[in-house]
Amino acid sequence: MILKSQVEWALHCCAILAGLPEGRYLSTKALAEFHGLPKEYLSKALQSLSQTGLVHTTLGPSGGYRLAKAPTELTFLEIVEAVEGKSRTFVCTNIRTNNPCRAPGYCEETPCAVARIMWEADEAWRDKLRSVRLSDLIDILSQEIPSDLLKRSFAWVLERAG
Amino acid sequence: MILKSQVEWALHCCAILAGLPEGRYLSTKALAEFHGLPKEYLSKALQSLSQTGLVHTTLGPSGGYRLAKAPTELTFLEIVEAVEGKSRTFVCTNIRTNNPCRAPGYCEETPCAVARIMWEADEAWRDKLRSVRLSDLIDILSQEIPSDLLKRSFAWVLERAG
DNA sequence: AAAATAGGGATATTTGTTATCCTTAATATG
DNA sequence: CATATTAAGGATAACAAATATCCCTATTTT
Repeated sequence: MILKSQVEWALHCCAILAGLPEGRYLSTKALAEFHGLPKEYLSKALQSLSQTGLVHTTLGPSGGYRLAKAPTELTFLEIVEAVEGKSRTFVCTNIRTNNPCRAPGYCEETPCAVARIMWEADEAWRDKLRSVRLSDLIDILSQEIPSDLLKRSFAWVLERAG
Repeated sequence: MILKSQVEWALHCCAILAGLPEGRYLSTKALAEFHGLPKEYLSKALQSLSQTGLVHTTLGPSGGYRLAKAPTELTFLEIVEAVEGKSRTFVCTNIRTNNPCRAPGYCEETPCAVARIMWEADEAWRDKLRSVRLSDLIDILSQEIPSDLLKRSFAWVLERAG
């Protein structure tokens, strides 16, 4: 069970978009080049962000993407779910109904206990991702990345931001 | 990102094995029939449980599986990881190293901040699964399943347990 | 008018999951 | 001792999902 690589891409792209000055946009081309990713396929991940309303887009030269809200209001969970979907990792196929001892018409009211427990674990995962904001990531990166690299990266992005 | 169906199978099988009297074994054939699962493929899941030492096996007629330890000492995490593996759901491909602004020889000491956060969420998922014991599931099932169905199921298993 | 962009459909390619089949070694039972 | 039954595991096939790539369209800036 492995998350799509697009999840990693989307998170890194949002981190870059968070540094974009108000009202400016960054293209798929620039984001793909900066991260060394296949442009066409990265585009699909960005489309997912767009479809869920996490980013705004604009067309034409100087077009591209910008965040639809402040990094303090954007959680990891939103970004992850935009790309990966909202479905649970545990799928209950209700194999308890195959029990040969069951009365033919019998039907349970509650979901299977196994499923409920597994879903609680899923919820714990979600809770953690919901508790982390994009701004938290930006804070960490600002501290960890050498300031000269940070400066050069900002400049690189600004040169290409429409 | 969806867990293998074998995870569901392994959890339900362990629940059945937990009800087995001391020293007796239940075969793949019986477990497959009880849950309505493909015997040969279920066998692979049971082999995973065996390889990680969660169950004991014995050969020959009246052979099969039994739990290697008490249900109070067996966690959901152990069962899930036996089948699904212990690897993280988020794989960091270190795309930060593709940043065109980096100095050629530059190398980070710490794992990527994005990965660290995603791994914390994985850990929250694991923590939850580690906190639930197989005996907790048994307790819930004993309450929820109608006592006559429970009784018939026990009898069905005992008839086939070697 | 021209160039660049996002969006999206169609289609491979690769990998992982699901499943089946068959052989081997071990063991209980008659 | 002979037979039937079992787990273990290797080989392989069918199927689904992830990972791309290509191309066309509508929009927008220059």
